[in-house]
Amino acid sequence: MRPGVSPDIFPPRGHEAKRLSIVDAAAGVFCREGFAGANIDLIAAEAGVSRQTVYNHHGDKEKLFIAVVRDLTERCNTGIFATIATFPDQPGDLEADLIGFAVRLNQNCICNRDGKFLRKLIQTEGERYPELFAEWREQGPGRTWPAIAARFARLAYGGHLVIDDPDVAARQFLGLVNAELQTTFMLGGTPREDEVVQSATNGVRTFLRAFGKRPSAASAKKQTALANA
Amino acid sequence: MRPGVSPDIFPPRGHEAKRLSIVDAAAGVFCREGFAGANIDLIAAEAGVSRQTVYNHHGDKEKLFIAVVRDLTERCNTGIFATIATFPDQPGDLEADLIGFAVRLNQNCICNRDGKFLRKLIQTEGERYPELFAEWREQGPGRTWPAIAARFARLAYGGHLVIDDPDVAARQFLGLVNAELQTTFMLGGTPREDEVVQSATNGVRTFLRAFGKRPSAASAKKQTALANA
DNA sequence: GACGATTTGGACAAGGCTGTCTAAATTTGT
DNA sequence: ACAAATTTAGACAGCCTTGTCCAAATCGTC
Repeated sequence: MRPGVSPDIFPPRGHEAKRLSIVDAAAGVFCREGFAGANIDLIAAEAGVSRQTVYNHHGDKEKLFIAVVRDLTERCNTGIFATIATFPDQPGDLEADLIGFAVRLNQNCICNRDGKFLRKLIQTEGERYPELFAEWREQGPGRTWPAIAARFARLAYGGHLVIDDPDVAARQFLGLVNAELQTTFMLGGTPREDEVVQSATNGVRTFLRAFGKRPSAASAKKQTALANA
Repeated sequence: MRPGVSPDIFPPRGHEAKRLSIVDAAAGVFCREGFAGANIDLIAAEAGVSRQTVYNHHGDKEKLFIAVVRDLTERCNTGIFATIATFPDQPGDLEADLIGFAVRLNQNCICNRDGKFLRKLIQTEGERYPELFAEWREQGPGRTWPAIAARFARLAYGGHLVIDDPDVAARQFLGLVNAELQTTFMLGGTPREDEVVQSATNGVRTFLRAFGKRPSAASAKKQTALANA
């Protein structure tokens, strides 16, 4: 009550901890059961909290759902940007470096709990909350894709790759390294690590066959011709 | 009752027509609302049928859902195989032919009503009906992917492509030509035709850069064509 | 036109869920 | 240890949904 004492974050710590555990439990239940099928009692039970506490924190089911998506988007985004920071700028072995990057991206951002949940919620309820998922689109793909594209552009500028349109190359890179995981993703499964590595390896090899500097030292003029194109 | 009179298909025609319209309406509602949120009254209304008729035909909600998935799987599969039959075996302009194939595959099998619905139901309810979607997996990707791979193997055997593993190449082909449509698919949208063509064009160009015959000083006309690409 | 099968609309019970309210128990900061 | 805030358990009303039942209307065929 006294002025000047913890002006904003008044409810100390157990409060926020409970909020977190509620959002976490809700994410799991919304994913498993869908918005309509999600049961507040079940969410409360999985969060280790009474139902009333859920309502105290989040008001109603819809507000809780929105909080879940916001939280997941934010956490996934920070993960993705942290991983993009590990993109190989000064490649030693470009193939190995790109495979490593692709594997990190998958394991840290796409196949982990938050990534799986966010993807499923977008697919399942995306049409029901257009403005919420438009926000995700701006904050997610709208910012991460150009960031990855910029990294590829830099590799091309450094002479390590031959790229016409970096945006297209970035999207195709993601399509290639995930090409073998599509069915698993569709059914909501989590690919094993060796499957991720396999898909990334095949994808990067093809990517480099298309965009890598031609190793055919036979004719140097062909290289320059392709580089100009 | 007399022997030899319409032994199997006894219920004449309006019956089957109603069954169809119920399954169609149910597909739409299940997709929009999810299994839990789907309302039998709404399905009946959209089918132009009374609720009791829905129960007469399909017993209960779960059986109706299973019938929907079976129907969609079957229809999508026939569409996919029909499209695979148009794969270019004797390519004139390989790039144009592959782009055309990719666009047909998208428009006839992936972006059409059945394809969109089936994809969404798999993503949304796949985990709830493991054996049902295992069946889909065998009948769908399990049969169509090898069929496409065989077509690529044939092109490689004919000297039109340089492919190490046709299965990998087929999956990467699909990943590439759909690379630019991922976000739209995620949110349940339908890409415009020009977006499909654009993604297919970019994807096929990259695919051919990776798997196309190297313009190894063989024919000058091919070289210039690729240089322009 | 007549007959049997199908469809219809409406009523109905049983059950589940959301969101609110209360009073008691518990935690938190000082 | 105290006081305020938070959490809890339980009850509750209101609403919606599924699946069943039944009598009347309709359809399709002979």
